[in-house]
Amino acid sequence: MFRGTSAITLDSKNRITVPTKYRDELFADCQGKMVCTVDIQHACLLLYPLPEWEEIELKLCSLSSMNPQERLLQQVLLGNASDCEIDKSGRLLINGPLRQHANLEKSVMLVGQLKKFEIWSESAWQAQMQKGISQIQSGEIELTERLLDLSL
Amino acid sequence: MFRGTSAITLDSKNRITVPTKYRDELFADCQGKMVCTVDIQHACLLLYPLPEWEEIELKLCSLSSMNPQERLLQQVLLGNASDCEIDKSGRLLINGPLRQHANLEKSVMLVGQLKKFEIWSESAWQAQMQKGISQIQSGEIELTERLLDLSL
DNA sequence: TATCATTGTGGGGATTAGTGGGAATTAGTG
DNA sequence: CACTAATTCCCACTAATCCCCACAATGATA
Repeated sequence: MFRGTSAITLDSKNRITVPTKYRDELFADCQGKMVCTVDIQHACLLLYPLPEWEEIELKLCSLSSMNPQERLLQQVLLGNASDCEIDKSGRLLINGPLRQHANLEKSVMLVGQLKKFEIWSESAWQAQMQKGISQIQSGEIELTERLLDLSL
Repeated sequence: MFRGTSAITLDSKNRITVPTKYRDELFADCQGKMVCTVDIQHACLLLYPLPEWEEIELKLCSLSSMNPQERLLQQVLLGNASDCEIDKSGRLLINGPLRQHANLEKSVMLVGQLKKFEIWSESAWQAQMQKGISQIQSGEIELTERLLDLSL
């Protein structure tokens, strides 16, 4: 399970360094084989260990290609999915279309979200956190049963 | 179970010393492995022994990432969650984003709250206590059934 | 009041992690 | 098959982290 945010840089060769604290787990999960695709709600990317991604692929596969909305989802997610393997110095390459989708510049945030990571530009991530905290504090969040069950 | 407030300092290397009275229990619970994240209602931090945190993570995991509000909560809580291990001299490191969220300066309060700790800047903690006591005394607190059941 | 033990604080120095970029290798293109 | 571009490997530099020891403050003991 991945958690926490790491500030990292996208270097001139469009690589990011995976923080060492995750490397052992990633190697055990998937020998460093990962899949990166776009997020459909935000300008960020999603990075999955290959086995996790394959489960998602199965679900996508079962959607109907006759239903325009479901087909669109397949196109966006699968079409952007890119195999990324962690290289021998613990870095992985982010290709052009993905970088563009998330507006990645030099400063990037790698955010652990349990079974996957999110990759944000630093500024977009800051904005997202601001928004999150203020929405929660102002009570704009509708408390579903699931949320009420959370005791922190 | 943790209780009581300790005044401690955040040193120049952004470490806080865990008071010795908690160390044995913490070592028994989690070998000093802890997780620190932001509180979503106040400018303070929450510090959990790893096993406690993992229970919360399980609940967060079951939220839907397609529901924007639930996802936002995941992002805020998980994204800020940082593994902190108590080092050999009984200290733990508080990273930048967390320090910022709680406005931590040199004087810090570590507040035992049963299964977790809260970490406050000294001034914010004083203010919170003031506010708490006066609200309760002036009867601004709505007495829910659960509260009425409390006999002190 | 002197002595000792314990706890919290500060900081030097070794170690490790992250970054940048040269050079070798591979893949794509005509 | 050669040329160019992209990717990967590798090494060097810098910055952050961790380990360790020393000192100061406190409180207990004689």
